[in-house]
Amino acid sequence: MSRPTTRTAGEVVPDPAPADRFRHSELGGDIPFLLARARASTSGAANVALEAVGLKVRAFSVLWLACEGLQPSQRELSEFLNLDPSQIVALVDELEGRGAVTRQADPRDRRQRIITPTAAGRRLFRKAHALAEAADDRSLSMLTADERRTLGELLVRVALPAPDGPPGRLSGPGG
Amino acid sequence: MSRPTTRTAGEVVPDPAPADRFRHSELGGDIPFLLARARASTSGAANVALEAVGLKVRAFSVLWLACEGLQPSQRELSEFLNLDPSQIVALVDELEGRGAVTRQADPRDRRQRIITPTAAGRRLFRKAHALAEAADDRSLSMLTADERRTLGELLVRVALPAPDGPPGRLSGPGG
DNA sequence: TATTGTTATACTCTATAACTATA
DNA sequence: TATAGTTATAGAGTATAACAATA
Repeated sequence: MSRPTTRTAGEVVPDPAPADRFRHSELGGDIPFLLARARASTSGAANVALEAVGLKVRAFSVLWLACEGLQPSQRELSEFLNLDPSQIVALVDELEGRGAVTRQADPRDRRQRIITPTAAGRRLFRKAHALAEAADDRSLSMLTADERRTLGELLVRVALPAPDGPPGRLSGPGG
Repeated sequence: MSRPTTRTAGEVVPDPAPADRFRHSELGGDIPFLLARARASTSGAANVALEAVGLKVRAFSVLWLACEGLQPSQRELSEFLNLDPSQIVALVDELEGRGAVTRQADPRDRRQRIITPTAAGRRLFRKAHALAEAADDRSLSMLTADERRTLGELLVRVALPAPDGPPGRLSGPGG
């Protein structure tokens, strides 16, 4: 076979060059479809890169937010990372088990657990971040720096709509 | 709670307005992260819209490609939709069971099964396509038509790289 | 010998519900 | 009464391996 599909731990890294007749199909211009493929290839590549430090993108994202000094609670992580609260529990358990983060009761509301990185967690994050960044550069190598910035700006508007913008009809009574 | 999270059949439609301190985090500018969130919200909204015709985005995509007259084989569907061949079997079984498509052995290579829509399948697709398009319009309502076009063009480059572009280092020896 | 589709199976990811402790 | 986190469990999604038919 001329174009092998590389299989990884948990995810398929898609064949990079589908047949032309499909590339130019109408579906091939559909934004949700393109988002799904782009997500699969970028997250897949990042997962492969992060294997070197025993992380996957989900745990890495939790560690990332903890390392930004935002003192996130698990509930906040759940909302921002779009993961169920019970998944956050498992992810934090994993990171805590590795000595990368600790849970600390928020003094102002002791129900909330603030996730704080340890020194080892910060070192792990720096290493993981470098690996992920290199993987991103490869995944997005077909874009110029300007195009990549534009893509980021447009995606932010779609993925993280402003709190007070137009009513943002993503969820609601029709939901 | 002031901002309820709407839960749907199979997927969470994310809270549209995360706290500002997270929106402006470094993670909040990471393209794979944004792709993951954008995919979740657009596919989630499309899934909700397609419930009205008893489809989900994956089966809908198979039907879409079949209805474009491309005579896709299951192998081709698998590659383009980035789904395992065994998943395509299940999806085609479902559509065939509903009378929306048929499998026909390719006369030139009888191992391959070409997926062809029935008349009912075409009617189903038209209805589903209208529903999905309306959902997309809502999901992307924060972009102008120009911005949406730009987003599509950039995503195509990332998600469907040209067969003969730069070596496209998505898979390879470093995999 | 290799490939397409198929089946069976296992694994990962995600969602649901019930519980606790705090508020 | 309501919310954060936890646990157990179930369900959807995805991957792996073995097989039949065809090349």
